Amino acid sequence: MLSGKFAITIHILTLLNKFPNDYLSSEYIAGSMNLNPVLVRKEIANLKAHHIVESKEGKNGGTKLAVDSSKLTLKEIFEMTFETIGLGYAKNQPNPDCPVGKKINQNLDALYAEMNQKVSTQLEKISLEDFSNQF
Amino acid sequence: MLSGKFAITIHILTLLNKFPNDYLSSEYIAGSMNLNPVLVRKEIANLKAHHIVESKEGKNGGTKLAVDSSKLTLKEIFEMTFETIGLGYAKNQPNPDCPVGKKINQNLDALYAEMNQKVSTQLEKISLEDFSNQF
DNA sequence: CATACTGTAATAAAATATGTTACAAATGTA
DNA sequence: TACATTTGTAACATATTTTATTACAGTATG
Repeated sequence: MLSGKFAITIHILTLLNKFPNDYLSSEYIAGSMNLNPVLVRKEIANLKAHHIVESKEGKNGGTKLAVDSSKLTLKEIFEMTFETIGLGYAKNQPNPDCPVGKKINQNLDALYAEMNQKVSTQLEKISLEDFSNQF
Repeated sequence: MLSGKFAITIHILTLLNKFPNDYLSSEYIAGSMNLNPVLVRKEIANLKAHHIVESKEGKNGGTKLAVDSSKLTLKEIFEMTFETIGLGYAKNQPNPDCPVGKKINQNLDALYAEMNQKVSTQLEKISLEDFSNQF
């Protein structure tokens, strides 16, 4: 399922990478993205669970990169944000008495799996540092 | 933007390919997918606009493939359903005073364009006939 | 001990996707 | 001709998902 999670997460990480010595507050990050700070904190919670960032509570607290940005790839970010590439499914359970209906989702799954593989292969070649250097 | 359009469309086309000599009704197709016939007709309208199918109104009417299924690729279906691969954008306009905010969408666009290219290259290798033969 | 943060839950609002109803127009057939 | 069946399409309704807001307990700093 698609959403802005990947985009938000990569934006956060790019900012953190630009200020590697500071703890940035969610308020500050949200300001750069024009987004609600709570949403930023939610994505940061996810990054923390994956040990990509560390954060400090309390006054002057905030978040900071905890890994080497040249070693973190966009593929990992993609996976951490639970994203997958796909072109959807007919939402309803297709008719199991129809030979097409019975196997359609299975065949779409296989197709989407191949697509994910291709995309992953490509995202794996790009590090956070690479991405960040474009700015 | 993602939705089930691609999945619905490919299901319709697979069915039409299985019965190349019949005009299938939207009611029948919808039955195989367990979906509302109006939604099927909407996707068919799109297929008609691209001259992939032809349909006949009135009694005993329905829809029928109008192209050679060995020549129609999944890439074309992908493009006809207006789908693109992407990992989203932070929905709000990012802050233009921030060097990251100012360029983030542009850089994401470039990344997604590459991803689309990879996926298209792969989908181009698969014809409707190939897909249909899996059933 | 006041202040400025994080963390998180609960709720609300907005956007998007899906489903339904309705009906005019077309076409085959009794 | 009259009837039944089907497409085409618009208008509306519902459901689902995303995004935003509010609220507040807990934690560190000075």
